[in-house]
Amino acid sequence: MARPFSVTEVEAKWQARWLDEGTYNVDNDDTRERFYALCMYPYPSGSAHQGHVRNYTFGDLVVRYQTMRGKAVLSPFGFDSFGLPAENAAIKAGSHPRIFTEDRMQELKSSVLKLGAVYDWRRFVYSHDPEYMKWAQWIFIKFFEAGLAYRAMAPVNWCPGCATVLANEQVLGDGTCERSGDVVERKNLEQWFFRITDYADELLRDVDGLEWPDRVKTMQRNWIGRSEGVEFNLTFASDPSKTLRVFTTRPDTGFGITYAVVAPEHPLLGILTTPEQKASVDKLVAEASSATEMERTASSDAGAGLDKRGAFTGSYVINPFNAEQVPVYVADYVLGTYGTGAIIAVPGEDERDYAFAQAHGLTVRRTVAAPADVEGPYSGDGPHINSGFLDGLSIAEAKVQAASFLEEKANGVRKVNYRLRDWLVSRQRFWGCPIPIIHCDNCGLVPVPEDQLPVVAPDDVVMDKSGQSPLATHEGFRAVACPTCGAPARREADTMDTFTDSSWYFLRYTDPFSKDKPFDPVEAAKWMPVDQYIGGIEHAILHLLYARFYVKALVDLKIAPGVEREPFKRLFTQGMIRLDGSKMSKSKGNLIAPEKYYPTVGADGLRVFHLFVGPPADDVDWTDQTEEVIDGCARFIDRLVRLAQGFDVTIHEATTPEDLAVTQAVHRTIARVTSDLDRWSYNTAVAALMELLNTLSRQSRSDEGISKTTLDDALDTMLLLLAPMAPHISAELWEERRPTDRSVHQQSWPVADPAMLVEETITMVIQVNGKVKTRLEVAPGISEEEAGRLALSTPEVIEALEGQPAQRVVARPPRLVNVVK
RNA sequence: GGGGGCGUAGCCCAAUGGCAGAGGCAAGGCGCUUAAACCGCCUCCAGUGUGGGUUCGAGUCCCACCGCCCCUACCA
Repeated sequence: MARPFSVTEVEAKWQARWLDEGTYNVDNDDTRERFYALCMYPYPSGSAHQGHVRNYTFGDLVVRYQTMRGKAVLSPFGFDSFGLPAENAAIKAGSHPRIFTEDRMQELKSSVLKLGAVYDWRRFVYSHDPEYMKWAQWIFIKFFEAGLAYRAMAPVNWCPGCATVLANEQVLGDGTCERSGDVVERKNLEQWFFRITDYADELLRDVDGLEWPDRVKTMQRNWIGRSEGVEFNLTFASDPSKTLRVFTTRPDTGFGITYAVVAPEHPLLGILTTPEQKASVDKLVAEASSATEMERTASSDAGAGLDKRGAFTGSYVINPFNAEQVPVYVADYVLGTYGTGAIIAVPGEDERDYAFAQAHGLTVRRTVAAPADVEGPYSGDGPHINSGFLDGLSIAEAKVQAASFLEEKANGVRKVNYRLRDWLVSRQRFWGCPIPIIHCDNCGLVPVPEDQLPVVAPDDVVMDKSGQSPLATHEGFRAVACPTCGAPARREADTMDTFTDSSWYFLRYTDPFSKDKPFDPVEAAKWMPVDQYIGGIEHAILHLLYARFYVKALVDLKIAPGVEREPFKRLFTQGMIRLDGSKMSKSKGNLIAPEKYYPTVGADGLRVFHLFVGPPADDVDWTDQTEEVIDGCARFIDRLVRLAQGFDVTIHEATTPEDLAVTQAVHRTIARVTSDLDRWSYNTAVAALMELLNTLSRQSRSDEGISKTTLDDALDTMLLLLAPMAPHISAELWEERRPTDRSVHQQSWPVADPAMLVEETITMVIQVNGKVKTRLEVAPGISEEEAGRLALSTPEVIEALEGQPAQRVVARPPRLVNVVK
């Protein structure tokens, strides 16, 4: 489309100026009120896609808007530059992941610059920068020394394609790897963990105080999964000296226990299993341990509907409530990693137990009276039955009694369990931050001394397809003298989960200049917490949870004393871009590259589109009409340009009532746009500016015209309001109009004059029974009585009342009166 | 199975319990033009997924259902 100005020239000019002048650099001794705006740490995936554009458009708007509001705004940028895609690509291409990664960092950085997004580039941080790695490793060592990092054998998810261990959350619902799509297997390996469960309670509690979308808060709570219950012993029927420890949240259903179940990996399984049952138990265990997530979930939808596979162990335990002997089963629906790895089964009240009981012909006994129409398990409330001393009690009452009973009789203890597990942080990969630990036969696990940090992976590695991490087999890297005793020792070959890098980068941004510490806690405390964090919903659980944990741990370890314990005060999650119903993403190959728009509609046009297309939190459907909408946004800019350049404008001398109306519209727009930007209603903010431009343009082109002052003031205000949205053209037009003045971006945000917001008369709607009958022009300050009186005196109301007195008059002056007949 | 979101004009979306239309796209007409594009002006188009409820008043709040989307999933 033909544009009335050179888009590429204007945009390049201003981008260069912001970069060269460091317009958005902010110093730590700045005395203005502080504001920390941050978009989530991006993985360098190459040139930006529309999701990035959307993200950085919102982020940049916040930065520029808050700057105009007089704040010292911290706007940093960096890259989450470690990670599997680079490593896989390097293996494929036979090159080094660094080369691949840095190319893509350049690309994404240049895309972001072309969008006109502004940052303090002096604070640039990237994960594979040795300076950053040094402190990442230093923090790891502090965690290790504090007992927050530990090693343990763990049944882990093994992806054969990636030849690495995956975190649970990297395994998709269908049991495949989120990266490679391979079917994930289970293996027992020694791994590094962070003790995030120490913070489970605080992580859960603090969710309440966050200004985050409710659904993200709910997701965090569900992920942590707190449940209160009782842990107690079941005595072996064959040997009263042996017990099986179980956990339940429903001790009140104890009289309904008809069997018990242990997980396939339960340590007592061996002694529980009788010789006659050994074959079938072994078979079940073998199936369960080789079972992939895929096989476990493939048979049906999920949850209680799954096949309840299991085997009788041959042993019995005694139900402490009624002294009955009940059989012990092994089944893979009981998890070894949760609770005690063993449960009581109450098929009358639990869906999963019920399904298992049905499948294995076990007794079902209700302990809570269920409504007549309930046939299967009933988990609702009701009086207890068949339950001895609990009969007649509600669930809540019975829980208390039963827990006390178990405390007395069965070594019971009230306990809180969490679904949250410790964070498995080791990865058998090359392209990550090496774990700074040395394995010494004499001294055990020895941290790498601080003066030898960072541990950097050697460059002379062979990136081949063997699946082995190049670090594991690199003798030059692994062979090292023990820092404590000097004996030959081995360096740890695992690297850290990249979620560790994104768990403290925002702290480094506050003070990336420190050479002798990860960041200055005083500077960090001044900037933190992040005032506005912006990112995708896909990070709603893990990244946010891990970062919250890191900050709490760093504060407790006195590395970040004085820093707020919650890092992200306000979170905004943007909607995703979808094409033909599915998410627009590189992996799906359905990208619409932003690059094609820069020479035509420009970054400004594309930004206005992303702001205008719909509520920022909603998904965007990229349809056949989208191109036309984008053109429409560029057209809006063009109309403004032509008006600013005086095209087709008629100027008159005196100030007329029409001029006043225009000025009032300008001030109403200031109020609207300001409140819209504050509440993330960017689509309506753009609409308000379009509306103002329509008003202004119509008046300027009309025969009577507009006064120069009115037009100038209106245009100046428009440019100020538009500056955070379309920063290039706003700056350019501002400069054309006020060449000696400071840039529009260094101006103060306009404030609406209250006098200009007052309307002389207001249209008051007169309703009868909620139906509009007529409208009156009234003074804004009209009283309730006066409004009601006026309404009752209108011919329309008199006619509608048909001579009857009004039953009621609801007056809401000055907007509305409703007469109830 | 659990949790959350969304259904308003041909389409994208506004309306913060008070006149259903702010803005845009598309369509049609007129003007400008040798002509077209651009540009300008004008017009057309819904009673808010369905059924109840609360209220003087419901697109908005509550309940149920229908449709679509997202997250989560054997956590005892």
